[in-house]
Amino acid sequence: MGRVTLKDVADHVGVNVSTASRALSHDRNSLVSPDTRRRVEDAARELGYRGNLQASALRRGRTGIIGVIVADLNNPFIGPVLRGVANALGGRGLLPIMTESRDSSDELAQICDKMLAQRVDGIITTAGRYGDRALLKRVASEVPTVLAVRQLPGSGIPTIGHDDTVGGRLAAEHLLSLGHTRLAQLMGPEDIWSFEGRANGFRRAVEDAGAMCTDIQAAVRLPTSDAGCQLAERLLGLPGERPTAVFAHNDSIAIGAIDTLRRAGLTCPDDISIVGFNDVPLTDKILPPLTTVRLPGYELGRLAAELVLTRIDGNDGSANTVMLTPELVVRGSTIELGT
Amino acid sequence: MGRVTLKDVADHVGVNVSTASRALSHDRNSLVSPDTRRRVEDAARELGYRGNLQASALRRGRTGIIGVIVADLNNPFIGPVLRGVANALGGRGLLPIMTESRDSSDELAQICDKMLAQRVDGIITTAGRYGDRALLKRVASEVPTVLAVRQLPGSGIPTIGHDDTVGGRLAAEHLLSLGHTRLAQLMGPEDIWSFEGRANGFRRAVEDAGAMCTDIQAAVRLPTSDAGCQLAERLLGLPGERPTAVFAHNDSIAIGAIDTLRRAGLTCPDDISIVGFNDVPLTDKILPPLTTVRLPGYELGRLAAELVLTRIDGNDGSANTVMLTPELVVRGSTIELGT
DNA sequence: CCAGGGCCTCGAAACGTTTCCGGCTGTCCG
DNA sequence: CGGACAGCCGGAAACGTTTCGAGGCCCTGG
Repeated sequence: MGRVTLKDVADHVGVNVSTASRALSHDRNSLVSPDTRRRVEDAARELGYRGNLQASALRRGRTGIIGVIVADLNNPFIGPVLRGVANALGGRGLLPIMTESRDSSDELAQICDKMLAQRVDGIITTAGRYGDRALLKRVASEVPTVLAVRQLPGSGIPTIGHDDTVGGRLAAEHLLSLGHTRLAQLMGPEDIWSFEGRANGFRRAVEDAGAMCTDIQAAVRLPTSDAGCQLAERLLGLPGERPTAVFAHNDSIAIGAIDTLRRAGLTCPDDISIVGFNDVPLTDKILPPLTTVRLPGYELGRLAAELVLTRIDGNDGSANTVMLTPELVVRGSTIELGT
Repeated sequence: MGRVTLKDVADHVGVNVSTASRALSHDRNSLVSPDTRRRVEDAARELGYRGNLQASALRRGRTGIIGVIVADLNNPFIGPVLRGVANALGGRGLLPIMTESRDSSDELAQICDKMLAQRVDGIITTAGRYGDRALLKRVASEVPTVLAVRQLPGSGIPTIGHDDTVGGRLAAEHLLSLGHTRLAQLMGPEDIWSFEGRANGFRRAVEDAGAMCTDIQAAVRLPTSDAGCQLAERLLGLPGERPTAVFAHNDSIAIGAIDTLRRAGLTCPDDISIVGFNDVPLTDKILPPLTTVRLPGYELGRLAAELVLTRIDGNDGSANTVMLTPELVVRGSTIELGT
């Protein structure tokens, strides 16, 4: 087993354990003579010494572990975000502890407890509903915390976000420019800033242009393709003339909606134009290729990791909140009205 | 900060720290009188005591952390697997540390080092290429390790896998039963058991039936949709009559291939039938809905977590290797020849 | 020749738990 | 009435590091 301890290598060299500790430390090894340092390093390699980070953490008060909480691991958008986090942390020698809250407040609370007990150095969470604000504020008061992807306005917690209002507006302007005047949006779950922002940006832009905006909701917890199916059903059941263009609050919803609409005999984009959100992998490869609002997932994750690191280092002065701007990607799922 | 320590609550109750420890421990609290136990619990709650798992780990030699290594976080198949792992661990109070090796042996080695230094209680890895066998065997000798998804034949490491040979055969039999006689397979990266198994199962079944099987390879590291595009290009460049049916080694490859074939004027399934592998989310919603070989990702993850837990508990006697059987899901991307 | 510094090293005290060991109280039985 | 025994608790030693204070040595300058 990895039983070889620092004392073993110190004894092997004939030196005190404190000296061995300094010799192997990357920042304090100038306090030791080059000769002993080399001898200690050799002995460590020879004996197969592996520092015990638990003991080190106990003494130094730093574990080198960052807690990462995501709402739903099935959401394809989360992959790039996690990669960004993991790679940024790995570059600094830290490791992420990762769990999924399934967007449940109870689970979130339990996870936070466990992570605090593990004495993580910081927490990155993408799982913040409005109802979790108090919990997350409490957590943030105990350990450096940053919100990623989802914002929690008024919480005062540092955030790496993106401008959902602009995103919604981009979608609206695109559809309006194609001549659509009866529009609808397939809404994501409530109590989450991302979807509220998208909804507001979209509705406002549509109404400012004098067009019609119908909000379609369904009682779903997670914004998955199944939710998209349900929302599309409701769209089909709408009284009056059917909207000719739809803004889905994310790509999964869009894909689910396109599918049920197709089953009902409506083809996208000929009968109905659809814009998604996120630009997750594979959306460009499907039929029709999805017009969507792109979010830099990897970058979001990377920046969140870097922000939590600077908070840990105590640089409170640096920017607390970064807002990335979304970008419209036009593909085949939207088409000019009447063509 | 979470500065309140066990000594604080012990002092608050007027009891020794060892007694407080016993009172709060879930298995040893029978050694303390019900009265003091309740008083300690109250004090702990009142003071907001949070056990320091670092210190506990140091003393007990168990950290409660399991290392999880995945090859590629972008692979949509990995989401369900991670969910299975996380949920199974969470039920037992453990937490997963998660990182991505990007299928690089160097990164894998570094990650293993870091995890061993963190003294994880066990490791679950889906990132085993043939070239990593020696490394993983060394790791497995230091800490309970299980392979998930990807097997490493001859390594002797406990494994939760699935029968890729059968999976390949299922794909072949399906296509053969539709009357196809010129078949091809779009191969995943080399040096990985999953893809080799699929390839062998497919080729063997095809050739046993007297049909033609063309293996198409490309120099790609990861089995992504981009790889699917490249492989489809090669398929198009093939001399002689074009295959009428294709087995893609996973769904991403299939989707990439369908897309490039479409750009080249070939539609699936009319001109060419395609079978995928994994049945990742959304494959049933796209056009055409993908015929694929389903793998129980969540179950794989869950079983892997449970296996590593029994190994940690020292039950060497239990089954070392579990092999789940894949299942063919027929959808719209395959069609009878000549219709 | 001596005082004063650098340099290097050592010893010991932490960090917050868990666990072993032993001692105290009270009860029950011979 | 005395001893055994169970139940409960306190003291202290670990777990493996890091860090603080102090001391030994050698070299230099006055």
